[in-house]
Amino acid sequence: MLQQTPVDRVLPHWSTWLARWPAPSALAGEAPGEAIRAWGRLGYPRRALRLHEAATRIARDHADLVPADEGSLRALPGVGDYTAGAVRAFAYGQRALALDTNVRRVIARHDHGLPFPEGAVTRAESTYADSIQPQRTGAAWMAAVMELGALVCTARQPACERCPIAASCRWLALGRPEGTPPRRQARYAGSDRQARGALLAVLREAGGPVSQRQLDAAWPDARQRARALDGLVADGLVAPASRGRWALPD
DNA sequence: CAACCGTGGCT
DNA sequence: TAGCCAAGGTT
Repeated sequence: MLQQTPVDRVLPHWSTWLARWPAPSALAGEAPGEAIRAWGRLGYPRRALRLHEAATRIARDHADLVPADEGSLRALPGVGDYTAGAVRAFAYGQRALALDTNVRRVIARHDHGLPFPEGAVTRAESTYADSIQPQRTGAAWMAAVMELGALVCTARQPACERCPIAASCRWLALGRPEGTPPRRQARYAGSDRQARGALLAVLREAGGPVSQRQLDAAWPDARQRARALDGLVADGLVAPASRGRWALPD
């Protein structure tokens, strides 16, 4: 849930979700469509599908316990470098690297004097971050750096005046240089992503299968609508139902 | 590696 | 207001 989504927006969904599905097997016992529906408007609904699939595999292959080792975690759908590290560190207290956007920003500024991290995470960046993480820290260092990035060394208005490591920060010493931002996000208004969201919202809020006409009403442009629906079906987020209708997957 | 994949709050 | 940005992953 936390992937590319602010913590404050996740928390209520997280509470509701765990109350309903306290164990992986509980989630695995329901249709993936139920996970997509419960996901609501959190965004990136493929995460709901992957979480359902991950829960299914954890229930089946890991005795209903989220694995604690890197390889097993990375083998789960939707679990990449960051999530595997976050689970190892924050759920199991291991010394693991969870190189999220907050941690990357803190290191870019404090260690390299850069206003923000460059595009994608490189091997060199991971290697460096691992090299500065204390050996006998458990998860404490990781938690501290991430919180520092999330609460103090923020992207827009960093609070350097109350930063505990301001004295050694290269970026601050350089006068907080601006620099050109890396990649810009694609425009959302009128995008295929917005079209997909509109279609999926109809399916989510409907009790069962919906007609083509109901989908047609959700997005004006027919070409784009068809492309969005194709994509949703290809992703497994939507499935054809009987009598030419559409539904969330069973 | 770049592009794609949602949504909403904040400036 | 239009753009920025958020505990990323997959292709």
